Amino acid sequence: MAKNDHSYDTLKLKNQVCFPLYACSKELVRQYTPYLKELNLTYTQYIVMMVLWERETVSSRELAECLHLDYGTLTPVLKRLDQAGYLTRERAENDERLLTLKLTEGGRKLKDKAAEIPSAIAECMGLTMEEFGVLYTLTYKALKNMEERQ
Amino acid sequence: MAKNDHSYDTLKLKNQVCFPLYACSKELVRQYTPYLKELNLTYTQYIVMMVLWERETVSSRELAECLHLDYGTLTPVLKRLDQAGYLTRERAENDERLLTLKLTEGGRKLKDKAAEIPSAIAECMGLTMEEFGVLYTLTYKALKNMEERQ
DNA sequence: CGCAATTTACTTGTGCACAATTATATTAAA
DNA sequence: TTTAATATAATTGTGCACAAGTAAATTGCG
Repeated sequence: MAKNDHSYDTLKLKNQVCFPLYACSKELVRQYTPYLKELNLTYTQYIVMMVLWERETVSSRELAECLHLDYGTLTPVLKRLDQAGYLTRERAENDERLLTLKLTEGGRKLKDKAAEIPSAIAECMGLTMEEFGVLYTLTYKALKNMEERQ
Repeated sequence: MAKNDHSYDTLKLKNQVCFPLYACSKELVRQYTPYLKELNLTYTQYIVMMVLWERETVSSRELAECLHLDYGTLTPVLKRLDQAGYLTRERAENDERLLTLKLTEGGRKLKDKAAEIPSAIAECMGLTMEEFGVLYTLTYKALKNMEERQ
């Protein structure tokens, strides 16, 4: 055997933190699905709407940055949300490159319907308040560390 | 306003644990990409190979279960790994429905090349050993709780 | 036994997700 | 001011990811 046993142990699925993180993230999106279906949204569309519910207006570039999504993903998502009547896409007057997104009345109405979702999802996960806090802190810490490597 | 301020606060991106989990998972897969490119694997293909490196043989059904993937995802992934020569797909003799996957010599060779990946990724995340442990425990706990709701 | 229910896997369709490329507008530098 | 560099966004191509529907083998019940 070329390597010692220890170096292979790290390749076992049960010794990897990456896998439960990946699986948990997918499972979470799956739990959202039935709730979001009532709003005719996917999870990705939902997080875009969350930004707009909070800010009313946002540039495409800022959105891409805060959601960690590139334009290859964002462009078609924004097109669908525009077609659904939840937001508008306009070019900035002073700079034709910039795309400005604005919440519409239709999009604003969704916010009421969505208000009960976070607590429902939290219940699905079944963690204590303290555990949620720890999970939040650690995922953001790892995210920040990985960002800095780009 | 139909709802009180508090119920809307939960809809803010920065108050959601789901979002950093989702973003962290994607960022992790992105960090894997350059390492896995040298092995000609995607992340999903990599976790399939991890199971085979550990077990040599596994049924398609068991694989789907332990990776939390359905056949719609798994079938094409397994086809590509078969074409790449990393595994074989055979029907079980006693039950023609069952698909048995077996690691090939070519697939086994990849294991050596992959041995250094876990520590490289761990370094990217920049967490302490203790933090890794906590993250592992919490994500598996949430995963288990969500599974039980199906 | 004969047939309904179940299990396993595949197929189809939709929507991310991202790398790589392209297009256009703006800014900066020579 | 012309041109090179940069910034913003769209496009293209590949590969997940999953719901819904289909197909075939097996099991179990009458």
